[in-house]
Parts: sequence; C-alpha cells; structure tokens
Amino acid sequence: MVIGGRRSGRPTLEEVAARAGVGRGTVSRVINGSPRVSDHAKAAVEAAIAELGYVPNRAARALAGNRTDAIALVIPEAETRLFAEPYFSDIIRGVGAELADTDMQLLLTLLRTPKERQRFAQYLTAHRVDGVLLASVHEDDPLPDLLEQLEMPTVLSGRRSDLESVSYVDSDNVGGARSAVAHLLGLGRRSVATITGPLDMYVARCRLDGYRQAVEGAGLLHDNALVAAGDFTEEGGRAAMRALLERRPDVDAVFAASDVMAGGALQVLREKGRRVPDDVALIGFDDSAIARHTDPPLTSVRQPIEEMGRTMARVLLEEIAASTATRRHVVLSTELVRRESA
Amino acid sequence: MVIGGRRSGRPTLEEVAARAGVGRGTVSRVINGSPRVSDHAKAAVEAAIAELGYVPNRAARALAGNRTDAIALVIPEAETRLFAEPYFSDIIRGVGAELADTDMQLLLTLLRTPKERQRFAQYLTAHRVDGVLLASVHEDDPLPDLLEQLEMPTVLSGRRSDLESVSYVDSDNVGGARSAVAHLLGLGRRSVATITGPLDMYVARCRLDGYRQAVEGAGLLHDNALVAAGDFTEEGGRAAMRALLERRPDVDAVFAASDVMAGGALQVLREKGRRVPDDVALIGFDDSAIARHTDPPLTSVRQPIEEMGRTMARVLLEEIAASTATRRHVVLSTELVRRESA
DNA sequence: CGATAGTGTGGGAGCGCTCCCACATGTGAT
DNA sequence: ATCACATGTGGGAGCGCTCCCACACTATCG
Repeated sequence: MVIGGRRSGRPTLEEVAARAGVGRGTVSRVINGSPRVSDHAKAAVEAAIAELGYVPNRAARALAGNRTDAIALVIPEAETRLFAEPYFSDIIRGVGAELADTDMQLLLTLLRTPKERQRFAQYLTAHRVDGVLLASVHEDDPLPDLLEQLEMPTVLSGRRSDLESVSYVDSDNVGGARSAVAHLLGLGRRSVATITGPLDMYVARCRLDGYRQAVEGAGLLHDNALVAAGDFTEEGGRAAMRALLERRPDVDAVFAASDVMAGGALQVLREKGRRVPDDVALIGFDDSAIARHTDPPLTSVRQPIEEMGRTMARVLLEEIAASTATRRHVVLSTELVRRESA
Repeated sequence: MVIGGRRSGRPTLEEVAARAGVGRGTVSRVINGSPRVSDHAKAAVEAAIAELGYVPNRAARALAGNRTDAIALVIPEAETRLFAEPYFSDIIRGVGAELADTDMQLLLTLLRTPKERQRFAQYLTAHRVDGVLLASVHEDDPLPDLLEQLEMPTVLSGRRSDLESVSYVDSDNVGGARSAVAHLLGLGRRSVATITGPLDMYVARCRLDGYRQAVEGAGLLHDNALVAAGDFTEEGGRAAMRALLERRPDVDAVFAASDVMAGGALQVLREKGRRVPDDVALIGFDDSAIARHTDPPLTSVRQPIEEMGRTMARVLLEEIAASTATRRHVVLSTELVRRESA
C-alpha cells in the first residue's frame, strides 16, 4: 500500500492520465467501468492507478456527478431506546455486509427530536444522500411520504400497513405467529391465549392475525378473553398475563408477540404457581438474547434480521441504479426455534 | 420549510448572493461564521438564505475546502459479533447526540475482513473523513498507529495499554472491579474468585487488577486458583465457573468481568446446586440487559457508556478543530448497581 | 469506392463551493 | 493635509472530478 507520496496531496485523475499516456476521459471511463475502452488503454490506466496508489476524490465525484455515493440508515426517535436490541445491530450488520463490496458509504442517522427530524429533512432536500434505509416505522410516520415526495430511493424495514407503497423488507409475521400457535395446538393445548403488541402497530396486528388464523384453522372458536393487549414491554407482558389468568384460569398456552413480553408473562406465571411448560406452554417472538436466558429458555419465532438488512441494502442499491422509480416488497420467512418453554 | 423550487436544482450560493445583493464571498463568510461581515450584510444574507431555503452543497464544500465534515465510527472485526451488546448502541447514541448540533456526518464502518480493513485504509489515505472514532481496540491492533501516522484525528473507546498515546475515552475499569470485589468482601465472603476476560485485552487486565487490589487491600492472600480465564462469552463463563468449582469448591463469591460471563457462571452454579447469592454471591460487569433478566438479577458494575460516546465525539471535534495535534485521555467513573445476586 | 455506421479517444466546460488577493472605505495619529 | 492601518467587500482562480461534444480511426455495405 502506498501512503503519502510526492507533492502535497494525493494523486489526481489527471496525474494518472499523464502517467498512463492517455486523456482524462479515458481514465474516468476505466474507473467507472465503461465498456468503451480498449484493452490496451485499460491496462495502461490500471497500471498507473496501482503505481500511484490513486484513490478517486469522493467530493469531486459527488460534485461533478451530482450524487453522493452515500446512503443513510435512519433510526427514528421511538427506536433509539430499543437500539440495544439485537434487531438494529443485526440490521446494521446485514446492511454493512452488503455494502462492503460497494463504495457506498453508510451514514448513521439517529432521529430523536423534532429538531433533528427537521434537520434531516434538510439533508434530504440538499441531496446529501443517494438513498435512505428507514429502520422500523410507525403507522403514522410521515417520513416515508416525504421521502417519496422527494423521489428519494427508500427502503423500509417493516411496513406501515398492507397498503405500504414505499419499498420494504419485512419478515413473515403472520406466518411466524401462525406456526407458533400451531405448535402449541399440536402439543394438545386447547386454551391458547395471546399477548399482543400495541395494536396501532402493523407488526402487532400481523402477529395477532397469525394467531387467529391458527386457532380458527384448528376449528376452535376464537375467544376474545384469550387475547390480551400488551405494548412490547416487560411490564405490559406481566399485566397482560395477569389479565389472562383472571379471565381464563384454564389457559394452557400463551403466544406472546415478543420475547420481552413473554419474559414478563413468565414472571407472573411463576408467581401464580403455574409451571412452564407443564401447566402453561409459552412461546415468544424475536428469538432475542432474553429467550436464551429465561428459565426455562423460551421457544421463540426467529426473524432473519441480518438477512433483512442485506436485502434492504440490495433493494436500495437497485432502486438507486434504476432510472425509473420501482417499488419492491420483500417478505422473508421466519422460523420457530424450539426450547423448553413449549 | 421550502422543498424544491424554481429551476431544476437547489439554490446555490451564487443565487443567494444575487438575492441579497452582495458578493459570493460575503455569503460564504456569513455561512461560515466569519466575524468580518457587517451586521447589515449579514442580515440581508440570512434573509436570502431563509427565503430560498438554501442549504450548502456538501460536496462542493468538501472539494473546495479540503475537508469532509464527516467522521467515521469504526467497529473492528472482533466486535461485530458483540455488536448487539448495549455497549455499541450506547456509544453510538452518545456520539449521535453530541453530533446532532453539528453538521458533522457520522459514517458507520464495520471492519470484518482484512479486505475491508484494507479498503478502509484507502478511505483514510483518500481523506474521506475528518476524524475517526475507534470503538474498542485490541492490544495488537495496528489501526491506531496507522491513523496516527496519517495524522488523522482519532479517539479510541478504551485503550490498548497504559502507554496509549492516541486520544481515548475509557471507563475506570480498575476502580469498578475494585468496588465490586470490595462489596463482596464487605458481605463477609472470603473465597472471592474472578472470571477474567481474555488477558490480551487491556480492559480485561484492568478488571483483574481491580480484583487483585481489592483482595490484597483486604489483607487476603491472592490465590491463583481463584482466577479463571474467560473470553467474554457465555460459554467461556461456564467453563471458567466449572474450573473454579473444581479447583476451589469452597468459593463463596465470584466477580465476573462481564455480565455475559456472569450469566454463564450462573447457569453452572445452578447446575451444581449452588444457590445464588446464598452459597455464592455473583457480580457482573456492564450492567447490560442480561443483568436484569437473570434469576436472580445480577449485581453489576455500570459504565457510563453513552457519556463515553458523547465525550469521544467532543474530544474528536476538538482535535479536528485544533491546529496542533493534541492528545486527550479521559477516564470516566463507574458505579455498582446492586441487585439480588450479591 | 464512397457513404454509413460504429468504436475509441482527448479535452473543454462546468459542478458549487472556499481561499485569498485586490480594493474601497473608515478611523485616528502625525 | 498626509500617512498608516484596520475593516468590509467583490470576484478570480481553482479544488478533482463527470459529462459530453468533437474528432480520428476503423469496419461494413451497396
């Protein structure tokens, strides 16, 4: 590796051209992989690049080419709290992996305050990124619409509703929930309850739908007393579990829409003297670290989150490359990870 | 907020100048906060900027000014696995918070493969960032030295050794460990063991030092049989705990150098029928989510990680702004969070 | 053999800034 | 009045690229 060199600055395209004995245009074409270059010229340029240790100046490229070679990964306000969850790091790792072979830069943008959102809107209008990855959106989030309006290539992780128009990559929440509940039913449980997430979140409704489909598919009657609303927090899981035991003391299985809530439910079940899984079987969602650390370890539905991140990046790059606006909706399948709680 | 506008592109500095009835130079001076501008001109320019919704073109600035207004947060290979740990997300949140009021961009760089490291070295020589934050370095990591050689402003989280020359922000690992072990001793425990991290990591050695200081400070003999090497993984914690029980069945307290390892140790203790904290008191390090979810919940040493992130960003910005190379070493104090395991 | 179409190539223009020189104007000392 | 110096200002030059036009040179055809 060549570090530093003659002169004050790094070599420029022009210097490469001089060394290779060609014009600026030809060097540019080689760098950008244009097919309209003779093998001979290409070889000479590549040699010159290697000799000089030339690396293109990003800013100059961006200025001349009216692009930035950078994409933003945006983590909205509500999520910065949950940032520690494996969800985001796995997304980031997936995105990073996919981008590693590109020379696309990844900008991390945390949007906590309205002021920061405002500032980010400026970023966008100032065309400081070529595209945006939006990690986890709420139903009423206007950001995707702003992005669409600005014709900024965008990919969401998850979606706001069935009608989501912006490109997204989501996991099969309905199917995951369905398979979890089917598993409980297959164990012979007949009073299968669910603890839902906040129902103003699409993901929570999907998981509830999956629960319903499985229950009804087994020819059982859907009983609203078996559905308790949680909010994806541990305390919410505890409250929901208490309510369920109150309403239906005969409950023999619970599907919680997140591991955190399942953890809360587990505490209450133990308090109330119910054995897991003997008296009550329990399944969570996310297959997070918590699932491995509860006693007993939680059976849980795993989402392929890193894969989601990779896919998001891939879809975004395609969207940036495409001349016409395309929308892609990708749903990745989930997998039931069996442990001792069910 | 003005979105879009007349013409094809966003307004330029020149247009702002025309509108304000001044020259390009004056607008530039206003934007960059130069004191050499009359109040009158300044007001006119600011009005024009607001009316046009002008946002400076970053690429043009970078090209003309020979800087990037971007810093890289680098997460080296070994750590991408641990990325889910609150450590990194807290660092990121802190950095993000500190940068929010700046117009410095945060680039996330995961360095997994040697190839990616190589590529990153090119980034650096190509001057694509103004500074680098390096999250968690290993003792033999050459990256800090490369950065120093390139005169790239750099701040580490943690340090490689006592002699670290590059700027860093670290937490008081020695003091944290010491207080944890002192707490165990204060409980009347006399056979206090420790599960260390990998001893080629400075942070692991610091925590071991703290352990030693506390033990010796209490007038006890240091027994090597009470020291088991782990590797910051759960499995490592399990193995170390098994070794400890084998060597010193009389062990009545354990200080693990991370919560993850403490979690592993806890499993083994339960397997072997030891009650926590009755038979064996246990303390972890990091105060991570795991600590709250084990049974019993772990007493643990908390580091002010988000604060570390904030400080890192602050120090880096100062270093970038400073004309001369400065080195700053900041050590933040830790706190023992008491739960039921000790 | 000229016309027509491809290929490869050089280099001008220009992207939107910052830097800095030159100059205008103002102020106080001589 | 003259000089010295600070203060404010306009605009040329140039950062390192990409885009694209113009041109040279080939092939292919009737």
